[in-house]
Amino acid sequence: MEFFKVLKKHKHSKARLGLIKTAHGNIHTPAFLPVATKAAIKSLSPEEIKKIGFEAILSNTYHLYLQPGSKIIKKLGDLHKFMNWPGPIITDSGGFQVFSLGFGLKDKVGKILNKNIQEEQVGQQAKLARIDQAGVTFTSHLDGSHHRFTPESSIKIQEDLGADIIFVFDECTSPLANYDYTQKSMERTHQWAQRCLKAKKRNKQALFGIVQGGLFKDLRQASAKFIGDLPFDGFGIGGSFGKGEMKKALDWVIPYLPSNKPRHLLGIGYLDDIKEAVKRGIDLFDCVQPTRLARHGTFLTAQGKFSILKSVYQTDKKPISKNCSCDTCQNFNRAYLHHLFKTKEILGARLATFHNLWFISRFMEKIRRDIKEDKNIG
RNA sequence: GGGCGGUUCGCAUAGCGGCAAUUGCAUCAGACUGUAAAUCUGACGUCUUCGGACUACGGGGGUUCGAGUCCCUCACCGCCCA
Repeated sequence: MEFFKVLKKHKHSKARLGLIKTAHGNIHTPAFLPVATKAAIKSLSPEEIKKIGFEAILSNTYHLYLQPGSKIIKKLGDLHKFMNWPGPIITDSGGFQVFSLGFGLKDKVGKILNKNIQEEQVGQQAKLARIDQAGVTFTSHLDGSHHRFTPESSIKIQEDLGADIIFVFDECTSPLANYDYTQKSMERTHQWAQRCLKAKKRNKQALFGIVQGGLFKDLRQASAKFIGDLPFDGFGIGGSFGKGEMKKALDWVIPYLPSNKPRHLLGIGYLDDIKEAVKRGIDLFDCVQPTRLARHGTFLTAQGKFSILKSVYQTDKKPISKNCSCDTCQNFNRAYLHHLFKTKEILGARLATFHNLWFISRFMEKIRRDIKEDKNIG
């Protein structure tokens, strides 16, 4: 069984229509995976996720290792059985937490540098992730206990969880990192990638390597070449790209990645970014954005995003989007959704999450159709 | 009629001689990209050349260098006793 197949190449860009085959089902690419960090797409059931049109989801090694524990999930079968999601699952390795609980927390930055935040990097809080050559020591955000992650242990946990696609343990490099640190971090991630390949025992799972290299062209290219030459089943592109510089980074990296293997742009998210990435040959995406925005009262629409919390919607009888066929837009108006968010009723978060995921699912569908029909993407 | 208690920036609260004055809610604005996020940040008397200026804790009067804070008095609102 061939793991990945390019079904069609787009005439006007490097986009491709693909098919990933896993033991738990197929993924038609380009695809967006909603994020179920702790074995749940926040507020929605697996049935609803399926109904929205998603074939696969992404879950997280670090969080599940801490709670309930990967051993417990293994004892209960695997992650699919545990959360009753029968379709394909990808697990992230904990590599993002190396950043988000480390430099990200200390410097109060996300993986994409917000231009407003650069000046105020004071960060009084203690780091919850300490990196050394051999691995990372985490301080649990839940109870302060210490936990050691290594490439080998991350792979072992991911094997216990039993996802269809797993990632190498890497360091998601901070956007504030300078050249020297980014290079050091990248080289360490490369060593870890080789250790992950060695550590992997199960054959049923596909293992993806991760390209780093930050905002630096030569590093990005070196990383893509190094990781691209290793016998991975697919590739993640991780780390920071800088605001508005993602396209450049993809242009540097993708020529070095084997075209017969899938490429996952880790943690990206925004609609424009997705379009541009697809055009450059990205097959897989995952992002918290649609679900998090939803919980914060922000709805995605073809006309842009807006917050339902604003008082102008208090008596607005229109649906979120008149062109949207999702259950939320078919059954509820803005006034009611405004009320649900004002009163903090959890139904609001549910309905918003359903809508935002529906929206992005239709968005990906359209992209696949555009590739198929050789229309311009976006 | 008598005895207490209260009246603070939309609402609710703190404040017991140095105060443009606490906290919560509400309001407004912003953020969110491999989820420490149903979260977080900021504004919230008026004006400002951003140094400050002015007006403010029910009304009036007083004590004091200085009063939301102490005293007197009036008004209104509670509770209790007749």
